[in-house]
Amino acid sequence: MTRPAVRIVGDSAPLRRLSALTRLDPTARDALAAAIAEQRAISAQRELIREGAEIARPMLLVQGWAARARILPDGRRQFMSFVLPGDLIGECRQPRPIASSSVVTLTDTTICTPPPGAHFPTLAEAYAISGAVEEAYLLAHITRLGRMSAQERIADLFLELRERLDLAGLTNGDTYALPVTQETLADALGLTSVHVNRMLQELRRQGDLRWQQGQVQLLHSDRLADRLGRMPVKVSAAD
Amino acid sequence: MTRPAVRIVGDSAPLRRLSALTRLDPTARDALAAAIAEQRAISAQRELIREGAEIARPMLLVQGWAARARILPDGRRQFMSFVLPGDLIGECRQPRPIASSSVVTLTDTTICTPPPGAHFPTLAEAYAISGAVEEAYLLAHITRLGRMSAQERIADLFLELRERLDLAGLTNGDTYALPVTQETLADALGLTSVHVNRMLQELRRQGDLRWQQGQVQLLHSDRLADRLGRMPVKVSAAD
DNA sequence: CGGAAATTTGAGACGAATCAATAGCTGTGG
DNA sequence: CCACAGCTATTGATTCGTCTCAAATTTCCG
Repeated sequence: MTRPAVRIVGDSAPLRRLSALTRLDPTARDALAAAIAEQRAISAQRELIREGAEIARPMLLVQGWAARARILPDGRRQFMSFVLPGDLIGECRQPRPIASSSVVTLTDTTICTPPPGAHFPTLAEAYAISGAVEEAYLLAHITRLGRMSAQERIADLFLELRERLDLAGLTNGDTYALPVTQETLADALGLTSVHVNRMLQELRRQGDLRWQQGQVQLLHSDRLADRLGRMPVKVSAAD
Repeated sequence: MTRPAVRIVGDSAPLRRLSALTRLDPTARDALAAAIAEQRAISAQRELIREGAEIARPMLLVQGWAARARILPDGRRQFMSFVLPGDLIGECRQPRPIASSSVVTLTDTTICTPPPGAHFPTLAEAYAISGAVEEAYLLAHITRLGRMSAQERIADLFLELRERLDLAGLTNGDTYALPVTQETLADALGLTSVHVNRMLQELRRQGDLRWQQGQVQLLHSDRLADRLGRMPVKVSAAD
């Protein structure tokens, strides 16, 4: 008896990511796989969660990209973080949580409902670690926006995305798919799309970066990481 | 038998803040009061937690101000958030947590060890809500840094501080103590101290702000909040 | 193939940084 | 009580990075 053919290419992103965060027991893995099997499609530019509304139930992003966003009264937009495959949305400890930001899909996506942590202890731990990792990335984003130049912000974000996508099994060496527009990057990095464009060109000219057909390649990621003081995010000594 | 005289002036900041976040039962309040009674003094400019180190045990800030900080290789500094009386430091769900940022005292402070949430369910809930509130403020900070002008950043931060200090009973109407230098504000807001100084003057000239003898007064906070699209932070529908 | 979206380019304006100097304040020791 | 050191706040002149506005070009997609 062989496993189904589809499994040969590897587990889905959420399964890879959450097992990488902590060791999942077989029960948890099965529950997770079952939940993922129930995934449903959501098209791009949909609002998954509205800021200020009560979060009905948490979600788990299976495929595609989303972002946490806030809009100012005059229309300025800020993306606070990218939500990548395997990331949880609205997983909270407290009862009846209110969303502190909107979450919008950036691409066509599929999502599912994560198995309740209360029933699967190792999953609960994975959710906890996932939350801590997410907070670490928020801190990194604050440092980017507060103290880095435009070019550094882009390089630093690209390094972060590589690190995160790698955990979900979505990189190929130093190359990964970046399915967003320069305008979206600008709204994440606190810049204008015009300036993002110019700085991307400079990074390419310097030989640090390639970005063709939606695939990003980081040429000297070690050197970049050094210069920016980036350390791989680690939130638990138990790993 | 009357309560000790010192209680007449009101509860300590942590007690006020955590009871405001959720209803604490008497057992929890007593445990918290006992913990606070054990507070110890820490002078200014001390590192309470070092980034990358394992967090031995959580702390609760009783008096004074601290900040979460990150330093870039070339010395640029970013404060990611201010830690105010009643705020928790290093309260995490996962075992053996690694600090994702340093925490440094900005003033002389006193801290204590919070009672373990596992023993006091209502305290556990307060910690959970506190964590969610903290994340909401991180998101607000990202928006400030990414999409607001220098003047807006200052005004928005001052409004946030008022909101947070108010919860801990540390405001007096629209006035509160702000025990930090302009340099510190600059490192929080991603600006230089020179520019912070100029923008503060402009806010004063416009009649939006007073800041004398360490006391900040916000003159038109409603108008400011409107302009900046600020909403009071709320993370649970159960309040 | 056509039209919309995304990227690229250019010129000029503006906000914030930088560099440097001065003034005020606070505590300290002679 | 004054002199001094060391912060902190303030001011000025200039530079630099990023934004703004506008237009052209390329890419994507139906």
